[in-house]
Amino acid sequence: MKKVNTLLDILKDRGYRLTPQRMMVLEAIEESSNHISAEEIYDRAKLKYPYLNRSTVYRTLELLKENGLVTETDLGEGRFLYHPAGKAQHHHLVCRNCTKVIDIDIDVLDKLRDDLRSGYGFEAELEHIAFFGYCRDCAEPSV
Amino acid sequence: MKKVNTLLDILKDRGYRLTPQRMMVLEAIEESSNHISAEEIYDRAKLKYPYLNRSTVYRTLELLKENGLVTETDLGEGRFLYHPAGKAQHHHLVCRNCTKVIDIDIDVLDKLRDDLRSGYGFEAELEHIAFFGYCRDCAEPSV
DNA sequence: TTTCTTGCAAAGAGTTTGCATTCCA
DNA sequence: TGGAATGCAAACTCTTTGCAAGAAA
Repeated sequence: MKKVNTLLDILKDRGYRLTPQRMMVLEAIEESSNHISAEEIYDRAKLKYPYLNRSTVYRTLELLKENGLVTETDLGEGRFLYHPAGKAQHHHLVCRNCTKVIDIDIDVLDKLRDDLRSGYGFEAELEHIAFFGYCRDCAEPSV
Repeated sequence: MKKVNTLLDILKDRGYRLTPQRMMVLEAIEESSNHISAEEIYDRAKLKYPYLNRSTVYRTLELLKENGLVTETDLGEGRFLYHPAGKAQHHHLVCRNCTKVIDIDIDVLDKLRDDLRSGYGFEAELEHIAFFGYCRDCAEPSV
């Protein structure tokens, strides 16, 4: 029993058909260590199941989103990234100069989360956040 | 003397030519009450100066960004929004359900900025951040 | 004049859609 | 079998780019 089955079962329970395409898309998302783009999902899934079309990937992602099985994130890359809903998260600091990516703990944003909740009644999705700026080595913004 | 002149003067001082197109784009951004998309800038500017092409708008926006005169923001709409740099800073809370945008004070992120600086030596650009989540009225993610 | 800017049109990237065909339940 | 899902191709949105023509300084 692969853990992928749980998500598939949810879909099945809700009356959706379990096609090979959907399985492959789900597996690709599950197996990705972090977030993954639609194109990457397409590439990965196609390796295992070549009879797969991009539009099917997008339609499947739409379905998974609607059912709360994957989260869609916009990190300002000009495309969306996807990951299984509920997977453990961390955040990123992206250096505008050397493009280095620093992973930071999720609890750095706890205070912020609390402030937004108490101050604005806003339940923030602080998952997969990327902050841009300049790392220690590039402290002087070289414009 | 319209206040737009100050930005124009900055461009002029830096050796850029003051074309009607650039003036109209700047005016459109200045006159917009909040954030404005490239398409809206194009529409507005074109009303006053019909000899204007989309690519000129994009090229002008690129120029203004490089010179720190406008800020580009990604509110997850699938396009960028622009507003004059230096205008009262704030951040955004974007509701995933009703798409409402709540403006929040910049000092909400002061703590975070300090933590990133002391903990990671990272100088974060917390200029125009958008956080996604669910507002008070949509607190229950309606799947 | 001379170099910067623009317009045009085409090309991109990412995503969506209409419709006929396929295939899961 | 019948309706849901897919493949295909085309369209769509937003943005970028090459190149020749135009216009600031």
